[in-house]
Amino acid sequence: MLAFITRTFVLKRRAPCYVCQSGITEQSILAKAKRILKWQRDPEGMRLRILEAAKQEFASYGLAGARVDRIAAAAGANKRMLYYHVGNKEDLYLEVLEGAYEKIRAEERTLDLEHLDPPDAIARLVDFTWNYFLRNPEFLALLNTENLAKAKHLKRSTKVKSMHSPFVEMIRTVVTRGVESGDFRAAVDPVQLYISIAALAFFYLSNSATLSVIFGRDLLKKDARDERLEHMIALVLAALTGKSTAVFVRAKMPALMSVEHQVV
Amino acid sequence: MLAFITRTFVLKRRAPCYVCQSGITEQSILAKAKRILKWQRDPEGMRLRILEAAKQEFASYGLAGARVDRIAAAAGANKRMLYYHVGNKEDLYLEVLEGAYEKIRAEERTLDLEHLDPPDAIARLVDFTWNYFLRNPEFLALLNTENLAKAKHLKRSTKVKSMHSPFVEMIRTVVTRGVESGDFRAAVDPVQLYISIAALAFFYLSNSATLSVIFGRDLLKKDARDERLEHMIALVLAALTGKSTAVFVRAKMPALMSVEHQVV
DNA sequence: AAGGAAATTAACCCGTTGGATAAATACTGT
DNA sequence: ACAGTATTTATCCAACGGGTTAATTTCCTT
Repeated sequence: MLAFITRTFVLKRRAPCYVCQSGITEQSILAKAKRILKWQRDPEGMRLRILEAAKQEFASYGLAGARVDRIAAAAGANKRMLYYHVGNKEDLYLEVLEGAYEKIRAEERTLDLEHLDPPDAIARLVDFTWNYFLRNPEFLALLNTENLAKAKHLKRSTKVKSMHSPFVEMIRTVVTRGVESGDFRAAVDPVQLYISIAALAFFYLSNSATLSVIFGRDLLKKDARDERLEHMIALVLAALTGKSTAVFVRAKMPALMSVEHQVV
Repeated sequence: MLAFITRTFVLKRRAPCYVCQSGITEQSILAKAKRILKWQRDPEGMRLRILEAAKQEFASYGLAGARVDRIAAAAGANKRMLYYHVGNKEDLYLEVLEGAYEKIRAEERTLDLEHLDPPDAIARLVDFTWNYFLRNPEFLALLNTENLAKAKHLKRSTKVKSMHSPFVEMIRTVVTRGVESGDFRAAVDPVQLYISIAALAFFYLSNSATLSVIFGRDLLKKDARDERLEHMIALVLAALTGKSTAVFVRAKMPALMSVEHQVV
């Protein structure tokens, strides 16, 4: 059945056929097929499929490398639909980027670190950040793409600028609580601290391809990932509390409790 | 004089003129002009100019966004020369990438951390890494580009794979010395440690554009850069030695001695 | 049931871009 | 001085890729 649809599809197009090249998913074929037999409208769904497809495409190839035709094909849509529903390539890209920021900040808000012991709160933040990056590799790629463009699009965005300060404040309160309770040796700039936490996870994952080649070991296999998480938590907590933990004391330790599956 | 040469040049070309668009430097114009009056061969020089121009181009726009014409123009060369001297776009890119790795590993070799106190050695390594990234922003961009391609090109490269293990060993000896001398509390995996050090610097600089927008402060101004270097050194040393330093004790401290101008 | 608006499709347009060709010019050894 | 080779130039082109135009189909309202 699927084969039949695909064939009908492909044959229907002129050469050279963009669809054949890539970007087509079983999902999108079925979605499109359903709408072809007796096609029905679905503006919201279409819009969502386009944005999702665009996210994958931009994350895989960057802004310049992304192909509008592939996005359309992967969304089970016609190229014209992109322009109808969203706008040109850059508008589409910006919308994807804004969505990505919204998503991570939204999940962070559910962490509520306020009710945890300061060291636990920090450990949880590191753990969350790590697993979020691991679960959403496109996010990393999108940020890199935007930085290559020197944040040109982000600067234009009105949505994005306001949504980050609450998060910084959340960290700031954790730090001051930690200092007051004596858990932390001294106050750190929360922005500086968050950048460091993000850095430790981001760089490792975003650059895992080249690092794996250079150092001759697979940095993404299960063991390596677990080890990295331990290392990061130990590094940050040791610096904050002055007490030695985990990796800095012994070579291995059992896996930490992870929020990987707790946060949706 | 320069104006005259430029004009002559531009007029000589057909429309649309690639040269006008961008990528042309005073240097390249003069280099080319000299060779035009009575042009002379300079294969090595040409090759170098092409590679340098390509590095800037790939760093600015990524692999897909880079334009062969702009590279040629910036090198004061004809587009045909790229193919004659190097090969196609991807070959050119790989050569640039290999050159970038060679350069940083070569500078790292001059650090000779062996003769320093372990904590000083680590501080110096952080300081060097930070300033190298600061001085060579193209390096960061190239790595990001290569990671977007999942290290496809690097894997093909024979040169690059061998050149990194000496560096890891250098770090390993520093760590073991530190543990033996009692300066460090426990042994750390040198690869893990290096990735963390690189991460702290790399992420901050590579993502400075988006981070500056998000947090509403210019992360690249002098004060911010100094503060970041202090923070990184303090973070790493505190974790290794267990003693509090710098940022974790007081809000500000005078700038550390920097190797910025020592290493060529 | 019918008219109009919203959504979707097919087909085309045209500047760009990586790459190719062949001719011209400078250098090298003999 | 001359033949042969290395380097450089001018010109061209086929494929690509973002974007557009116009026609077609479904849905909503009355």
